[in-house]
Formats: sequence, C-alpha cells, structure tokens
Amino acid sequence: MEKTRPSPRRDESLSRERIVDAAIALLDAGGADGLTFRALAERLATGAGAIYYHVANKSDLLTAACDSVIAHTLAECAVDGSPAAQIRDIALGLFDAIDAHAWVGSALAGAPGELPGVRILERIGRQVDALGVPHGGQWAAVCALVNYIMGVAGQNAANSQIARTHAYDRASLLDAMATRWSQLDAQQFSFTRSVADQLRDHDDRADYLTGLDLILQGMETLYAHPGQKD
Amino acid sequence: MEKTRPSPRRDESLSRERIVDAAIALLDAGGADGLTFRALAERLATGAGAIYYHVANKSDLLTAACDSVIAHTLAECAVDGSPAAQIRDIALGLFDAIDAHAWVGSALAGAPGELPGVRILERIGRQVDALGVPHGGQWAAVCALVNYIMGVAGQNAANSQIARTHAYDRASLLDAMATRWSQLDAQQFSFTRSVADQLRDHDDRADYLTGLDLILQGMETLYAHPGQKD
DNA sequence: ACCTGAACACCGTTCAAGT
DNA sequence: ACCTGAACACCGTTCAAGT
Repeated sequence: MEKTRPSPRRDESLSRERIVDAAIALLDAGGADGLTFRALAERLATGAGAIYYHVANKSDLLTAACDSVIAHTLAECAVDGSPAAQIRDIALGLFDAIDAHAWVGSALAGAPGELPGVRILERIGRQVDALGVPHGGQWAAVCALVNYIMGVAGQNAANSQIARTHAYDRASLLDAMATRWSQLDAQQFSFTRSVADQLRDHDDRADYLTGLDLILQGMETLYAHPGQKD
Repeated sequence: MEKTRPSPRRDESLSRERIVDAAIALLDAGGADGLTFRALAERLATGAGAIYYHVANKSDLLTAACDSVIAHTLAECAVDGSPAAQIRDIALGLFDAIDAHAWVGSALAGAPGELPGVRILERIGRQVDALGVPHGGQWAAVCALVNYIMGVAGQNAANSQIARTHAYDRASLLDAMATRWSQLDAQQFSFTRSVADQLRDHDDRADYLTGLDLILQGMETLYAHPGQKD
C-alpha cells in the first residue's frame, strides 16, 4: 500500500484562490465560527502567518469567500424574462445560496458597499431601471429591495447559527420559538400569540417571495403608472 | 479635599439591571466590541465571574441590553393616528434608536425570535391587522416589514462599525465608498456607477421611509382593496 | 518573494475557594 | 446566596527568522 496523501496535499503553492476555497470549505462545515486562521493553516498545511501574505485580514478573507459564492449564484440566474421575473429569480437565487451557506448572510450584512453587495445592487438596479422606475426613484427602490433581501439573509444566518450552537434542527428551533411565543402575556402580546402557530409550519421561501412581491407591487403602483395615481 | 468615589461606587449590590445598564454604557461608548466581561467587571468593581451569577452568557446580556433600548423606544411611539402613520412612526423610532446605538442593530439581527424582536413584531402586527390585511396575509406582511427594518438596521450597524474601526466619520465613509464604486468597470457595473454620486449626499432616513412606503403601498394595493385588483 | 511558528494581547467561560 | 479571580481554552495578528 503506497502512502498517498500523507497530509492535506501541498501540490500547488499557496494562493489567494486556494485560501478562499479552503475558507469556504471551513465555513460550510462549521458555520461562521468554523473559519479560524489556525484551522485554515492546518487544512492548507502551512503556518498561520503565511496566510497573511495573501490576505489582508479575516474580514478581507470572509468578504472574498462571500464574493465567490455570490458571483457564482448570480451567474446562474436567468437573464431573460420580464424585469420583475428577473428580480424574483435573483432574489430566490440569493435566498437559496444563503440557505445553503448561512455564513454568507452575515458576511454580506457585515460588508456593506463591498464587492459582493455591489454585484447584487448592480443586477437588481438594472432590472429596476428596466421596470420603468424614474431615475430619481431608482436609488430608493433598489435600496428597498436590497435591504429587504439583506434583512431576510441576516435572519436566516442568525437562525442557522442558533440551530448549530444548540444542535437543533430547523423544525425544533421553530417549535421552541412558537412555544415561547404562545406563553407570552395574553394582553401585551396578543398579535404574537395569534401568529405563533403559523410559525411552526410556515414556508420561509414562500413568505420571502410574498414580501418581495409587496415591494414590487408598491413600485409598480407608485412609479410605473404615475398617471393612474389616485 | 475629601476622597469621594474611591472607585466606581458600589453602593448598590450587583443586579441584572445594574449589569445591563453598565453594558449599555460600554456598548454606546465602544460599539459592539466595547462590551467585554473584563471591562464590565472593572466598571462594576467586581470580578468577571460574578456577572455570570446574574446573566447566562454574553448573548443573553446583549439581548437584554438590546431589549432595554427597544422597550424604551417603542414606549415613546405614538399610539394614535392611522395604522400606516403608526407603522411609520414605529419604524422611524427604531431607525433613530439604532442610529444612536448602532450595536442594537446587530444585537437585534442576532437574536431572532427573542423578546426585543417580538416587541417589534407585536407593535407592527397590530397595525397591520388594523390596516385591514386579511388574517391569511398578516404573517407575510408583518415579516416583510420587519425584515426590511432589520435589513436597514443591519446595514446601519455594519456601517457604523466600519466607521468606528477606521476612525472615519459618516461623510468620509460614504465618500470612500462612492469613489470606489465610480472606479468599477464601466460595462460590468454601469448601474452602480450611475448611482455612485447619489451615494455621497443621500438621506438615509428619507430613503428608509421611501422603502417603507413601497411596502405599505404594496399592502394597500394587494390587500386593502381586493375588489379593485386589476 | 514567500513561508514559518512562536509570541503577544486579547477573548468568553468555568470553578475552586472564599464570605 | 453571592462573590472572587486565577486558570483554561481559545482567538486574530505580528514579526524575527528562515528559504
């Protein structure tokens, strides 16, 4: 028996790309806390300090890992169909990517104005323009969409972080939350209690799309047919 | 000269409330990174371990500090006016609170389903109900509003964290971002470049309200007048 | 130019020991 | 019951020293 892979292969020399790929693997396996310079060094069979030769710091690395996922995700989104359909497609693609790599949600939220966020802004911005929103309203409209997407991304990231920490699955997490909500004070939290049951078996993805459609509908009503207002 | 305050007064014994108040002071002064059990112990003139007698862990403490701010904020929101006006009032109150205490944004985003988030859900949920949204659509509508608010909160928190780290003020942060955007590839990032200038002197608060109104408008169009659809 | 890995300055959390 | 504070098991980052 010949001794293959005596340790994580070192066939290629260290590079930013290899570091980012290894970081993604660690993040996917261990969540946001799984990325550590020590774990990364071990996986790349190198010293912790060597990584700093190719990467400025942890935040830089996290953003680069996030950008890799976002760029791939956006590349697979449809480039035909109506503007609204394309926005839905992009938003759903991002939802699924963040669902699969929860750490992307917090990385995205933590790097405002950086490349991954800008890619999203660009793709959505073009469709908002194509939708006929006047130039003066485009910035606010795009921000509304992006902020909504980021908000959902952040919640998903937080939920999956909690699930990982407590070793819950999604169902028991929601169940625990619903139980807690239904034990709140009946007067002070009447609405929350009334929706506690819906929490258990709601469809995150469907609710996400519904919210997106609310914004799109608002844009259509306010911008696309200005003559019909009132 | 008599020697008053030989060290941070210890006139009252340690309590959860005193700990939370001290935590808020540290967070306001030093951002999310400013809260440390060692700093907290020093400020309370006690040992680090003593704090664990009143607080489960750091996440528990952060959520409690966040809840204190959110509860006070919501208590000052108007309880009259139209449902839409009340939603705007709540959303603006939260915006200003998070603007003043950026750490609240990340604390809120990091504690889904916990008390501070539930307070917001409850207040907005009641108004969505009053708005005439049918029961079946209330959950999705409330989530849309809350996710949007959380998204903006998260972005604000991240921006202020970056500003603090680099010792920038808000203006130079936006200026640096706008400069970076305008240096992006002209073809690949045409939309982003076209809005880079608006970034420099846009009004966060006004854009926030505009986005909120898009969602409210969508809700009105889709739910409040179902007979008029199409 | 690129890599090594010990060292530095921190963390949150625990726990035997005190009162 | 409540508090002490040293100790533990980690972090990100730096930097003299190597190749």
